[in-house]
Amino acid sequence: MDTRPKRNSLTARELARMIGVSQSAVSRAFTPGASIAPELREKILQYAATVDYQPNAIASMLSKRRTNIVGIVVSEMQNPFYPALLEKLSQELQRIGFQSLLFNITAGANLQEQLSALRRYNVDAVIVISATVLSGPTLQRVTEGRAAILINRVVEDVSIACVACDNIEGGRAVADHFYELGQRRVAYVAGLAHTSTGRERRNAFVTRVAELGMTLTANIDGGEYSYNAGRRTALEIAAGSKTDAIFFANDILALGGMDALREEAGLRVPEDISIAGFDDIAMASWPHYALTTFRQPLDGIVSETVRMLQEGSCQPGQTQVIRRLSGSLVVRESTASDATRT
Amino acid sequence: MDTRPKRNSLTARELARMIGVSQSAVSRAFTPGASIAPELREKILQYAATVDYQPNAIASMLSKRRTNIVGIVVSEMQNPFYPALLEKLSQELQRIGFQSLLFNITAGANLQEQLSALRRYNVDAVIVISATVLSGPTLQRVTEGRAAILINRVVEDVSIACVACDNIEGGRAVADHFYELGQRRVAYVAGLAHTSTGRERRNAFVTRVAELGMTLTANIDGGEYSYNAGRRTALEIAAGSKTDAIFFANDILALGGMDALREEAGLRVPEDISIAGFDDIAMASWPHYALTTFRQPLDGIVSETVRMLQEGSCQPGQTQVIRRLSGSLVVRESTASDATRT
DNA sequence: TTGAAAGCGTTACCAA
DNA sequence: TTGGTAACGCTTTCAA
Repeated sequence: MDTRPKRNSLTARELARMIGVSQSAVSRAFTPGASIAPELREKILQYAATVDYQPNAIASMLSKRRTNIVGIVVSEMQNPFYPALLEKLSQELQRIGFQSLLFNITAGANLQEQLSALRRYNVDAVIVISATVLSGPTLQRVTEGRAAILINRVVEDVSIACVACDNIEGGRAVADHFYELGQRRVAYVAGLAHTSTGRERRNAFVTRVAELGMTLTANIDGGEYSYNAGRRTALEIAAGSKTDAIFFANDILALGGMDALREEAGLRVPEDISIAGFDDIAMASWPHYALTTFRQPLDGIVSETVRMLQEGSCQPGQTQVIRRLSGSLVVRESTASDATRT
Repeated sequence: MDTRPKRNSLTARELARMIGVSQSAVSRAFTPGASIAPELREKILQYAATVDYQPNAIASMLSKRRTNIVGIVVSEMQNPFYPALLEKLSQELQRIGFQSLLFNITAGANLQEQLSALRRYNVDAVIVISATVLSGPTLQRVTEGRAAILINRVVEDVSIACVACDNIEGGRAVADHFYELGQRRVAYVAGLAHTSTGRERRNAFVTRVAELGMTLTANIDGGEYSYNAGRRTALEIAAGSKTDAIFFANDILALGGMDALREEAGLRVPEDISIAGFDDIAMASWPHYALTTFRQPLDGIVSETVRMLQEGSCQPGQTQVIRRLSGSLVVRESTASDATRT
């Protein structure tokens, strides 16, 4: 028995028969730039509109061997930075005629199976916005022979196009900012220290701190990019040697750290201690936090990604492109100069 | 000239030739339950694994007239509740072999075009988790003749399956909670008062407040579900007649309200005023907020949605199914009894 | 259980 | 510019 669902929509052939033209003509009418007389196209499109015909995208995909779908590999949806990125990205992709097929991966378990789906669906490109889950070799397998872009993370050993914020610039900017405020005893809190993003931010900060002759009172790893990791590490630092300012590897950490310092350690921010983060998520601008942070150029990241996709510089076989985008330090009230301290 | 990208993967026909079986056999080997000798299947699958063959999902879609793709219509990604929902949903869909194709709609502009893409892609079902953007008629057009589920919102005039939290229960629970704490002068803050969700929460709360003989000191509409709307409305209430407790229509509003009351109105929460929200997003449990809130049964919503999808109770032509899921009041420290007030 | 062959609804070639 | 036709890579019938 044929278990296939009955078709409920018109085909090009049926439409053609109704109008009295060839099926090819219908196809051409819907293909921008196809060689067809304007009047014929108009006639077909008009008729199509009245009977509500739309070309079947699946058939088109099979024939054209293009899907106009990009697979988006995500995993850290708890950090508001990623939903914000995903939203912008999918919107821009839609604008140029692509839809986003979500691959929500979780560590362990059936990761392999989830990724093999990525192959079967024949997406035109893969965009990985999951910073942590995919190991190098896995990333390699996922993206080889396929257009692929890695966002917010840079790998050298896998040949994949990367678009990321200039973390070095960010780390330095925060160190400079602390210095200008007169803070001399500063600390760094990583999220996942082994990620490329984490390493870069830390190295840049630590290096600049040394260059400026400041003292690094702590340099610890929260173990994850979470609010609670921020709390825990902040309290650890507060219990240690006197620290004037803390740079957290991302905003979520910083928010947790701020709350803990204020409410559990009894410190005032910024009077007793300055706090800076990284990303500039929406919550950083909430008055309660007013977090000084290094803003990731979200729009730039998205538009650069889309541009690469269109230009094909992320196609397999191309030499690896690594795009570093400049961010900007957003100074709010969580940092202040020594002078304001009472 | 053929502008089609060259194929880079093996086809079933090629694989069949290599093994010396028919192409149908290959197809059957990959079809669970197909009538094929176990040994033959094993042989084929094994060989396929060595040469890294995977069936082309696009061709399969065309032939089977099923895509195993669900279209997910989203729009409010700023509210953390939605990314959390989207994440769980896409994960569960993946578990049963479906991928999620994102349709990120924004009000106005080319809404029509974005939605027509939804038709062309022939998704097996549409899940709408955008509470606000789609008007009734638009929703109608998007979902007619197609399996569809509306999450977190209930409409009566459009025949579409709905899965939502029991907002009535939630509104009443908060009123009861305030009452038990001894609060008698209470206020309500809506996000978008005209949404089904907003109406239900408000009506239930207001009705219960009247039943219990409490005083409704304010009943205002923030105009949107945002942190700033929460701040603004909270200050408005603080400036009005004495209020013991405020119920905000969702958590984001409540967080903004709490911060404004504490930091701008100089009130203590909960000592001077109790605050409750709705959803139970991750931030509600942050110690700084410790927000009492009515928790949406996220897991239940997702599993019920997936169940409907599998059972087909969301197919067109079915009588409309409306599933109301029970939530639970999570009491934290943003609400307290009068007795604790100093 | 197996293989051959006819679709699925397009696109792109080839003549006209 | 047009129409006819062969792909595209599968699934499912139909005979064997």
